[in-house]
Amino acid sequence: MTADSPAPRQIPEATVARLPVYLRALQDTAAEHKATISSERLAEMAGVNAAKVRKDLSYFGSYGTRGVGYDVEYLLFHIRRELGLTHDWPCVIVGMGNLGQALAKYGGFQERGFLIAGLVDTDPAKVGQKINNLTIEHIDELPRILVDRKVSIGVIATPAAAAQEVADRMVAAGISSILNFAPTVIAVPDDISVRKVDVAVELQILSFYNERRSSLDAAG
Amino acid sequence: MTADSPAPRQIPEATVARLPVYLRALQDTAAEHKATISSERLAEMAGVNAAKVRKDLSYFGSYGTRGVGYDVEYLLFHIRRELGLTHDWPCVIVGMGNLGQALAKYGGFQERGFLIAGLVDTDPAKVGQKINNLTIEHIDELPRILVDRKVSIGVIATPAAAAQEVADRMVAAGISSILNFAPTVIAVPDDISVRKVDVAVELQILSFYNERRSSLDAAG
DNA sequence: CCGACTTTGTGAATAAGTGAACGAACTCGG
DNA sequence: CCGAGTTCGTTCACTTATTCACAAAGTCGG
Repeated sequence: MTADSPAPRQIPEATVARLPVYLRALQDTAAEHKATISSERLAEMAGVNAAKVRKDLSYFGSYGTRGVGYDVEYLLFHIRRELGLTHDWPCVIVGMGNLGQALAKYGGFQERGFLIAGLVDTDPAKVGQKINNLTIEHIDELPRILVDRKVSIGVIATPAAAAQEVADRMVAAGISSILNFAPTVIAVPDDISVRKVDVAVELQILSFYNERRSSLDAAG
Repeated sequence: MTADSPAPRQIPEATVARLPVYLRALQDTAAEHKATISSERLAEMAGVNAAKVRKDLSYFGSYGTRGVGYDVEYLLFHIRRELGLTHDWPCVIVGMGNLGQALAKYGGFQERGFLIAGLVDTDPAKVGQKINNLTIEHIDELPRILVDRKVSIGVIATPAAAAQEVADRMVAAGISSILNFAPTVIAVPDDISVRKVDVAVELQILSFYNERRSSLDAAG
């Protein structure tokens, strides 16, 4: 058992979701050649409360110095380590429509350690085409691609109708995480992490608050 | 004052964020010509707990029938109304790089009532180009575009460095909601709604859990 | 009309997340 | 070395969100 580990270290989900934001803020700070940063300033850059920053960081240990703040480089190192960004993560993108192509062309992934290791589609017309030095392969190759290229993150950029089947094939091939851009909820086993990005959902949430505001204005 | 309104009707944020997911599930259900749906089934489709579905829906009134479930069309109507989807929402996209272009070409917006009413960039080389019948305009035109075309939602698809300035200009021009794709946190007045979509952040969150899993496997 | 069954709506318990507040630990000028 | 000032780490009260559990309200076959 792992009963008497050094510390419990169960990190709250909300904290995990903020780490990448802190990371970005710290990178900007490092770029300005500042050696230390206060929780106050980091909070401002990340758009959150200072106490929250301190609490979030404290889950990983005491990396700050009272009266001084946090050493930027030291903190960068630890957050990168916690996020598993000390090595590259090969990804495969399934679905080479508008979105899939845009993702494949977008340089921001590689920069941040997410190496696009494969592009996949079902359409025979697309298979064989090249995007950024990568050749689009048929989805039947998925198992081989995952194993050979040590891919652990799968990106679904297909239409909604195809998403579940793609997810199933990814799971069968041994993926461990999925980023789902298809506008539908996919079901996967408990031990697979899934995150969803859905632009229409975000717009509809904005629409809700917009609508509320308008009717309040009208009533008030 | 609005002290004695019919009901409090302060909808929890978490509930609002789920409404679009229910909406999508209900649309699929309607497409299968099913007249009613149980909270159980809707929960399954939306990937949540059935009690949560019922509580979420109950904030808007009692739209279900015990022993039967929810009338699909009736519920669709009410959710659409709550989300403000009874009319179109003109949007403007600022930043015509890879992502901005992909968004402009993507048909999913229009389908869902988010009409792309303007495309904007700073680059003189891009201004004047056409994408899907829309001509890219210069960002200085933003105030005119917003007013003339009744735009209330602004989409930021610029690099991080430009995002805050674009947000400021949108706010100055009277935008009420912003969807931010730039990988940075933007500051806006309290009465402006902002949502953020950041692919790299999502990947880093997946990376965190992947890393955890690996080290647990190694240790266990 | 009745009794078995289904499914909602909601009160109450639990869990998760937030933020104010403050003691502890550090720096720095003199 | 000391006292003033800064900033972290953490406790505690509070808010928000989730889930359970069950009475109430409906259906349906006979």
